[in-house]
Amino acid sequence: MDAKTQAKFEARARIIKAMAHPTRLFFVDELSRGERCVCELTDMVGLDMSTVSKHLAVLKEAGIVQDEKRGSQVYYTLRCPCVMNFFNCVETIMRTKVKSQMELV
Amino acid sequence: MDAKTQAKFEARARIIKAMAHPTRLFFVDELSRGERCVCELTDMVGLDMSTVSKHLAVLKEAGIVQDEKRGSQVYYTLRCPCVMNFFNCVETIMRTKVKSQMELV
DNA sequence: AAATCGGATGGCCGTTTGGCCAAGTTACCA
DNA sequence: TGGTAACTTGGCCAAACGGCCATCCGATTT
Repeated sequence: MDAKTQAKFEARARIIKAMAHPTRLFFVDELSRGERCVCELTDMVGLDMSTVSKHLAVLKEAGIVQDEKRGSQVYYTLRCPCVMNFFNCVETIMRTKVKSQMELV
Repeated sequence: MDAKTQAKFEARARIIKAMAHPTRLFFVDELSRGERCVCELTDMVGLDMSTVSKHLAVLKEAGIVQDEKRGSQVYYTLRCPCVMNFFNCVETIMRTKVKSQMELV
């Protein structure tokens, strides 16, 4: 594998990696229904706000969300709704796996 | 967030996490063009075979690939071609990001 | 001006990840 | 039957991750 190919897959992996966490996945799902500020998301997941802020920074770094400061709050929005396609695919994989496990019984 | 919702996102994250690595992403891409045995994949990436084997185990655990032993070789195949949809979406995110970065110049 | 609220950042710390090496297993070949 | 090729597994170790706390910053309130 040449350096160029490797760089390509590293770039892809960075984006996928940004979603590879239950909390961040929840945020993406939640943001697909509209903008949310940090304190709203913090209330939903029950983690420390600093932790939530860092998770959002990861999603932002990856280009998945964007933020907008209004007053003293920061609102996050999905930058690319196509992200939701991930879920469809993931669900398919999950169902396929369950199905083949059932066949073994 | 109740326990059930959390479990749902953890299950999704496990699958996405399995793809959140450049080498494993390369394998998925490669397997989308047909079955490959471990030694073929090992040659392509230039890592230790034990490392490759572990990466494949991660993909298998997640239900993304399946293996079949034939003779002394083990062949891996994609279990769910829809995985390739990930790439389309990832590319879109990358392009969107680059585009908005260019607007800043 | 002081206190408070919403967020971001730095530090700490236990856990996970990803690489290699070494060793074990199974199939094929001489 | 002994040897080698193809994998897998366990161990080890440095690096990355994900949580909390403490702290800092900027906007709002009092």
